[in-house]
Amino acid sequence: MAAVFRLSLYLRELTEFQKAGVKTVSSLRLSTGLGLTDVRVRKDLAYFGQFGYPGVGYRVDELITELKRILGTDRVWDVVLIGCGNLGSALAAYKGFRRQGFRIVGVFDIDPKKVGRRVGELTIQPMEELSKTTARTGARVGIISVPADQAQKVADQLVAAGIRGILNFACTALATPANVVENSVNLAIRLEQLTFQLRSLVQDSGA
Amino acid sequence: MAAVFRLSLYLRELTEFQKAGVKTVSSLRLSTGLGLTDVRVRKDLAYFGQFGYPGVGYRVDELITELKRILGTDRVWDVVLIGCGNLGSALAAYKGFRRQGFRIVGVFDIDPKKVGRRVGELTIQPMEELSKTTARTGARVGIISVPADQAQKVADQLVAAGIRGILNFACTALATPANVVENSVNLAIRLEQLTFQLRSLVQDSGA
DNA sequence: GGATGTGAATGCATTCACAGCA
DNA sequence: TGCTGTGAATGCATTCACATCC
Repeated sequence: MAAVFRLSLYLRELTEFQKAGVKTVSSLRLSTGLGLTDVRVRKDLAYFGQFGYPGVGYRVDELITELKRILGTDRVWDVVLIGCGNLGSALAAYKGFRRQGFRIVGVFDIDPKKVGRRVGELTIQPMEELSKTTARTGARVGIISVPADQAQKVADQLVAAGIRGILNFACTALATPANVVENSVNLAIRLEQLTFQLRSLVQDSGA
Repeated sequence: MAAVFRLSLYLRELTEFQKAGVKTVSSLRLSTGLGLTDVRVRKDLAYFGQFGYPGVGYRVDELITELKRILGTDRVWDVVLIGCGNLGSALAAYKGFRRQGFRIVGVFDIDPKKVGRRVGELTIQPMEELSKTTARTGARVGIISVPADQAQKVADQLVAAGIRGILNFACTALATPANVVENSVNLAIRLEQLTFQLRSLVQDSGA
């Protein structure tokens, strides 16, 4: 559902309001900073329950709690990360994950030369230890940041190790069982979408 | 439009076919590996023109050329990158961009300690040199990988320097003029969407 | 009055069914 | 027969208009 994505946006915005000491917000106030309409905010929220108070708005603390519960971030999720190249190492160190309740509990690489090296507070493990680590930690989420030609194999290994949600940074589509959730972040494609829009905007080609 | 995103997928898949020496593909064959339907492929392509041959399919080389033209990747786009933390450095070194026709021609950071350090083949420049570099190179695309609280300021500087397309990795919404295209990649949100779906899938919370 | 929540109407994307061409 | 291209039908998301409650 499309609303779920926006729920995350609302949560961010609400956290800002909370920091600023704001106690209640109207749908209008919540929407403007995000470039949305007030109706859309209300429709999105109403879909999941009745959180607002007519004439008053939404209580910030309360709504944050509800949204976290809906999004599943009212608890800490343990995450394993496969592939410690430039991007993988950056993701392992990314503080934004921790801030939203995701804790990376294991980093892995197929390259023996990388095994044993430290990435942040963790030591790179060989792929053979994947199942052991997921079993020990109970991790259910995995991040793939390996080259495209290895991604499917890694995905299979993750699924075999009990991972049920995969965030994929490899530039390829993954085949996964129905009980596994996959979400791809394709960086080059994002730039292509940008240039598509730019073509109809920019006249001078800079040549 | 939603089809544009899939055009990029088709282009990837077609490139694979091309490597394998395949000369023509049907919409069905093009769709299966991507988990789509044949009708969707045909509708998407037909929206931009008549590229197929009834009874035959699509000529791989020809369609690749057309898609690149549509997406604007039939030429090289020069890109500047702002923010050389972990993520920024990884993006600067990311080979996938180069492969799709994006060339990073300048990397910048606000931190004086980072200025002068090398990232791949480039040297980190101070923000003051942004306009000069965009003017010299004709770059029209910028990547923002700075902390959220600095993102808007950087976006303003990019726009002032003539950048017309922004790929934003900061965890915040940007306000940009109408003649500037913005595209946000929010990593933490992607994980949140994953956990939302996982909640209705995973019963044992691993506790 | 000020705000939420929601049925009705609109618009967009996808799927279905099939005409038409090689 | 095999495959593309496309009008018609469906389904989903968004917007509009308004009933309702503090």
